[in-house]
Amino acid sequence: MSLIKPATLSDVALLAGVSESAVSRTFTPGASVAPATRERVVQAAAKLGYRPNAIARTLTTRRSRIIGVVVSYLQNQFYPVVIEKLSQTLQRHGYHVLLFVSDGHETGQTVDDQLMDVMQYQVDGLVLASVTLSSAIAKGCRAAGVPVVLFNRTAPIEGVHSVASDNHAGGCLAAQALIQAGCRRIAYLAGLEDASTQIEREQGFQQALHEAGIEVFARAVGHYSYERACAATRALFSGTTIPDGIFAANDHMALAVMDTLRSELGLKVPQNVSVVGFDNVLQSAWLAYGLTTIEQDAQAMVTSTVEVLLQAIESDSRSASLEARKVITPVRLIRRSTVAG
Amino acid sequence: MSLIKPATLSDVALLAGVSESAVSRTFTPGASVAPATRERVVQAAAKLGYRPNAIARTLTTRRSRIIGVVVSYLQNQFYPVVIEKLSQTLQRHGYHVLLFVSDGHETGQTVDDQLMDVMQYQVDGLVLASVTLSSAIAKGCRAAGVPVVLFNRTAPIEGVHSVASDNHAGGCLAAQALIQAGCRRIAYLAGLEDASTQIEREQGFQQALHEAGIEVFARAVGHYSYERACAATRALFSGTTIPDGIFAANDHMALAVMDTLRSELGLKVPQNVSVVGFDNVLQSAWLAYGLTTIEQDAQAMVTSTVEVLLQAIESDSRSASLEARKVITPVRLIRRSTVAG
DNA sequence: GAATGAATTGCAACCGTTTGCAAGCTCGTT
DNA sequence: AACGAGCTTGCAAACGGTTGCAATTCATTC
Repeated sequence: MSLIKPATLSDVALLAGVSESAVSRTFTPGASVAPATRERVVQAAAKLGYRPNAIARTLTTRRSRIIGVVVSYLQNQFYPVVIEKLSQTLQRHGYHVLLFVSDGHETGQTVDDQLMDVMQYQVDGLVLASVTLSSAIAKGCRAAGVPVVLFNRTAPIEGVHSVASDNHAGGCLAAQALIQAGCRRIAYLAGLEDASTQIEREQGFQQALHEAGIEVFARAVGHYSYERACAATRALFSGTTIPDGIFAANDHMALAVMDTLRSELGLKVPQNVSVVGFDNVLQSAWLAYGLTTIEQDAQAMVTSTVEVLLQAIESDSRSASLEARKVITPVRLIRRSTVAG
Repeated sequence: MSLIKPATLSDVALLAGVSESAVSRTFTPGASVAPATRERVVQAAAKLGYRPNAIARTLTTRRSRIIGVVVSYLQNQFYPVVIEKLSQTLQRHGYHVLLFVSDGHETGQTVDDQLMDVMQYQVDGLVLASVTLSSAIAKGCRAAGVPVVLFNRTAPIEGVHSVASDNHAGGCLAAQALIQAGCRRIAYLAGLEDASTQIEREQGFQQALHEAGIEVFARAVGHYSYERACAATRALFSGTTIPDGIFAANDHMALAVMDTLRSELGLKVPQNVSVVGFDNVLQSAWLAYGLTTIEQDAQAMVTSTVEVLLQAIESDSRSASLEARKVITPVRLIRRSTVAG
């Protein structure tokens, strides 16, 4: 079959008997076109099946309406859901998502390299979910006028926005829930040591315990991974006196904890051990788990992200680059059935 | 702070004291440039931090190196993993992913509308995962010379490639596993009725049962959703004689079945009921489940998808649009602990 | 030392849009 | 009838690259 070259602006102009400008203006909301002209253009466009070429448009307007989204760690259900919401919300504002899954190491490329890659596509903005960026790159983006927002992560880099939930408060809530349930030998299962989520959650947790006059009974690191969380759980529960409560830095690990406790160690949740997670991923609500957890409001986070992004895009077209915003969304405790009492 | 306009081709040319062509050729592998010239260009480019503008390049070459990926149903862990692999594999070939999450209804836009949207970005190809497309759109893509490959789905549309696993064989394997375990009252939990995966898996399943002289004991529909699968399970097990084996059309539902069986109905797996799923998602291997299932080789499917895509892109630049390819990847039974025996 | 040919280079057109500017038009006003 | 205001319209120059073609360079060969 023949390859039909898609109709262009000038094809339409020719058929409608007007200039290319007229056609262009017809498809530009708010431009000045006489109703009669517009009508003829629309007719011609319809007949030719004309669709504006977004690439060509980008070249002149310097606005691609593309947002680069970099993400890793898709095993954690939290992120697929975020991507879904992000994509939909952006779409609703006429933007599209150029996705980068940075598995970190596999390709040999660092996140920085990948980012430079994305930048070549003239993205209007960048969302980095669960990915740290070097401040060198951040500076590069800033210089190029591309707003960056860190999602579910913070970093003290000048000019980059961030949206995260109140991890500190969440840590406190978790501690309180366990204390209130009567737990006294409380363990903490850490995520990736240098992740801001990990650090903040642990701080909040420690602080609340401390205020209650309790010290952390044991601590292990699960790197936000299922397998490593299982291993960490085994370690935590290998002694003669075992914890009676545990807070995992996210649900993904909390589920691993529960699985290990029940399937391998023959312990009951919450009769023998209480468990609290963080995120409130879909699975936490599944019948097998019923995990008590700290909810991050993914929708609110996404909404804020998009808002920050769009505002930044708007504003630096007027070259008034404003202060970096740092949005913190509230969290709340979702009580299910993994905490005693 | 000042917005620095990124360096362009002509900036580099100026600094290096050569023509724009020379610069362009320096960045085009295989073009003819004298080593000395290349050297000077590279130096100049480095000094200016020059990066070719992918958008401008697309305009002239008519190749965006962007692949549109449309997906829905991210709750099912199978798809996030696929997206991850797809993105990485394409990246390795110098392509990028423009992602569309079609939640179906939320935005009011149909998949068709969204697709037309993507097309404006001059994507070089389209991957539709778990999404059906109208043959009207398919024709449009074909006319525009944009290859389309259906992922994990087939459809009898002319010119549309597809990559799926051997669902029929998988259905047979599932049946055989249950029969061999001694099950005689075997139920089937269907997915979305009109999905090709659902239809083929059921056919294979039915056929194998039939050949063994067994009829399906009961059938319910779970729409590939956790909640609806739970409800369906309740229905299936509400009678006085209950199934002793069940095949769910995917793991996502199989997990729901197990949860309902154990947490709500007080039944043991596999002592009271054997369960088989389909996909082999990560969670199936979790300690809480240990689900026996039919594995779809996601990596193989992705590899094939990319291969088909790239070949199609290559070939229709020579306007020799070849026959639509239909790749079927093998499946295999993963024995864990949810089937008796 | 001139002819040959390969390798390198620059010119200029083009890809499909947008947009500032100036010209043309229509009308109401004086 | 002349004038100006306000719309509408087309021209032409961008936007940042690529590429066919012709011109140039330069080493080789006879």
